[in-house]
Amino acid sequence: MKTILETDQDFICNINAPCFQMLSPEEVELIRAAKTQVSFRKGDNLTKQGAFASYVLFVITGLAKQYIEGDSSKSLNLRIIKPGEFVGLSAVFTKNKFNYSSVAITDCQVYLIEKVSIANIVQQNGMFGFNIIKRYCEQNVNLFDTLRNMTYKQMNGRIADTLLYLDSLKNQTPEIFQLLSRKDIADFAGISTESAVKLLKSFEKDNLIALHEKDIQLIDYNTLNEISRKG
Amino acid sequence: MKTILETDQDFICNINAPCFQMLSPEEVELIRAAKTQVSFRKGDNLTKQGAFASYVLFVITGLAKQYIEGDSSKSLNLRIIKPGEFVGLSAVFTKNKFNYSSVAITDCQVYLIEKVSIANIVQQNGMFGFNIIKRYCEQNVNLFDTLRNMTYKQMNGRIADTLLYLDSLKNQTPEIFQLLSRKDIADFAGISTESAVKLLKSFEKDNLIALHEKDIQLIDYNTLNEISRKG
DNA sequence: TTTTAAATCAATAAATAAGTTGTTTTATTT
DNA sequence: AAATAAAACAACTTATTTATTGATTTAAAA
Repeated sequence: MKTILETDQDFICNINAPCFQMLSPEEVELIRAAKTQVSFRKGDNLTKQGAFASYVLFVITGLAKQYIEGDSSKSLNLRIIKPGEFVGLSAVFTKNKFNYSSVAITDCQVYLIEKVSIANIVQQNGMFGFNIIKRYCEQNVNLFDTLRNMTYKQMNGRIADTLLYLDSLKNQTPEIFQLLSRKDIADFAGISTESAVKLLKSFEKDNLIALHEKDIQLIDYNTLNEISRKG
Repeated sequence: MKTILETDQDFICNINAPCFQMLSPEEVELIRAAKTQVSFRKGDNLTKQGAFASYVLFVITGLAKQYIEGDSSKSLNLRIIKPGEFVGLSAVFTKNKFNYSSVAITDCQVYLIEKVSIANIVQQNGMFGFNIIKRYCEQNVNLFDTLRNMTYKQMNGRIADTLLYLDSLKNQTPEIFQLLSRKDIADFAGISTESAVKLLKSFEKDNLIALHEKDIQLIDYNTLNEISRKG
């Protein structure tokens, strides 16, 4: 039986993510010592809203869904987490609790990295910090969009927005719609499942989209964008 | 609107668990400051095998299932976690990772308590420490039983053992069997789902148990105990 | 080697969950 | 107060998961 030793090179290649490429060998070593790899099965929670957060998650493979939990069984989906993305960045710098839940929608390989290490490296490596901040901002922009959606738009605009968002993931993840239920889509739009079903049918009748089993193909991007903008 | 302030008394009563009753007011305050309450929905993971553990969980209400994950989708169920029980105690004293997963089988209210606080209190309050150790030992005994089961017993003995264990929870949780699938039961016994189904039917024919929908009633405890002992 | 134990495979039945549709109720806006 | 938007409800269909059974293969023990 061959013993497998993970070299720095392996580690970097393994995670071939731009943000890790800019680390010095010592910094890579630091991360490597502070990280552990965990297999999440489809359906497992990566983070739980309200739980203490002592680490940041970095998704290597697989997809997850980030959401905030309300009363009883209500959820609002925020985004799809893709390989190469971090989860729980805010835990590093501010709160020591996760402020959202996330769940694997396919099996996932994930690095958990202790937050002190991330914080240390950010302090000594400007480019790494820059990258982290950039990601953090992107997530924030998305969050504001969602907030605007929820506050000002009504059903049609929200579902159009959701469809455009999910469709934008199709390059990287063509099967994205197969992984989501109507309830998931409704929870992205912040509307009831029944309303989501009805709107999808109505969009189909208006030739804005085409429904094939679970897959959804966008046809009339212009109109969808307009509906999304107008609300 | 009335502001609700949680007093020490509320906190203690709320968790009416023997082990917290022996704390001094200062210690209660320490725990209270270091804890957060989280609602887990049925199906949510309380702990994930391999993830960093910075806190201990204390189940207030609801039930969960503790299990170890193997390759692909194989699991071995270890125990049912009941209200008043801790999860992740080993994280406090030794490893800084959870060595098992657990998942809510009903909605759960859980306190997460930062492990440094638990460690501090154990050091200054002997009775509390004693209690924690006792719980830890109980879990360990259970673990050895499971190991013995897996190593020496065969199907009949294992499923008899599983049935006796689950039946012992019926006082506190009469609906326990309704909450478990055949796969769950099989995963407690460490056998295939199909074998579990066949054995249950065969036990029923031999008048050892009675199957009503999902519920299982033990009839012949003597024989079941014997089967469990003999293996 | 033979026997036994138990997993795996395959096919089907039963139960549960997801999706769909029309109607009614409840907010919200005008 | 009337009109509109969207949730909630109810009834139903379809899909998926879970449970069951018998047959076959694999592994372990005698």
